[in-house]
Amino acid sequence: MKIGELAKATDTQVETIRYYERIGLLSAPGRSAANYRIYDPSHRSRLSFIRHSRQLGFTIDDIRSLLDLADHPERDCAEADNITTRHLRQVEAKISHLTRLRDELVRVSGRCRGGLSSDCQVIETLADHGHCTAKHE
Amino acid sequence: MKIGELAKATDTQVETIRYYERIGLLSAPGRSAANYRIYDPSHRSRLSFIRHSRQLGFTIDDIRSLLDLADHPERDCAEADNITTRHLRQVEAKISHLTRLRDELVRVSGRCRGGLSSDCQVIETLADHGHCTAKHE
DNA sequence: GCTTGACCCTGTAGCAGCTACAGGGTGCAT
DNA sequence: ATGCACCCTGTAGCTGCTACAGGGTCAAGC
Repeated sequence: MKIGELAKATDTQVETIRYYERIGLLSAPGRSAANYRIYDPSHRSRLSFIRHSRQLGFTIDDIRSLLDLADHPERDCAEADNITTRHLRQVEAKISHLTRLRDELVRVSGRCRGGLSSDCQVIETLADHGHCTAKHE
Repeated sequence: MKIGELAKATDTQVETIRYYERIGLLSAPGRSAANYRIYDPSHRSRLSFIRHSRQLGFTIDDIRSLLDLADHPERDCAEADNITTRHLRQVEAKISHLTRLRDELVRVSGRCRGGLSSDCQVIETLADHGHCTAKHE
């Protein structure tokens, strides 16, 4: 299949596929006489794997390791679990950070009573960190 | 004060301060005879405002608008509230996205029973989107 | 008076993960 | 023959910094 078909089949942008090839995540396929990339089903499943992993938020580097494991069936599966668990911890950390952020934003935006920006409590709060309940970084 | 002192006072990196000046977020201060940047208290409070807003996750563009409002006390405060509310919605969307991600990751990593990567359910799941409970983008 | 070290300067390149051109070639239908 | 959709390469841009390289300045200590 040509790159556009692969793109449609995997819900990926054409440019993204070429990008994955450039960084060595997806192996270079054969070429047609007109120098068009021609992909086979193995490319398709590999790209699906990559896209799925990206949707789950894995980094490109993580995906490299995961693909490597998938290519070596004799290796220990624990490695895959390590990557997943580490990633899960990071996602959880992000959630808790954003939750604190959200609480602070609710507090800040609740202060707006309309009127002139000279009296704006939102702007006031941003100017003076002392108005905050919690520390946030 | 010199840039290093301002950096310490506002818990900002020196390079970040120069970056803010370069992108026009922080106005260029005067210079000493040796061409050193010399800041006054107004720069300090402006930078505090910026840093505080960044900690709350506002984009540089949002901060530009917020600073603009702070500079024009006769303008309507509603604009500041709009920016804050919009940002709050985005944070909430991010939280719910990450929460769905987390649930899926818990499900995926729970499948690992150790053993060879050829039997790895983690890798299996990544390869086949059909294993997922929910759709995730 | 000379060196050492901490600070300051400019300018540029890098990070992640794409995305968006510009400027060109190919293939098929009308 | 011409139009259009697709393909190619190469490079620059996005966000918000961060990290150099390669140089100047200044005060303290010997």
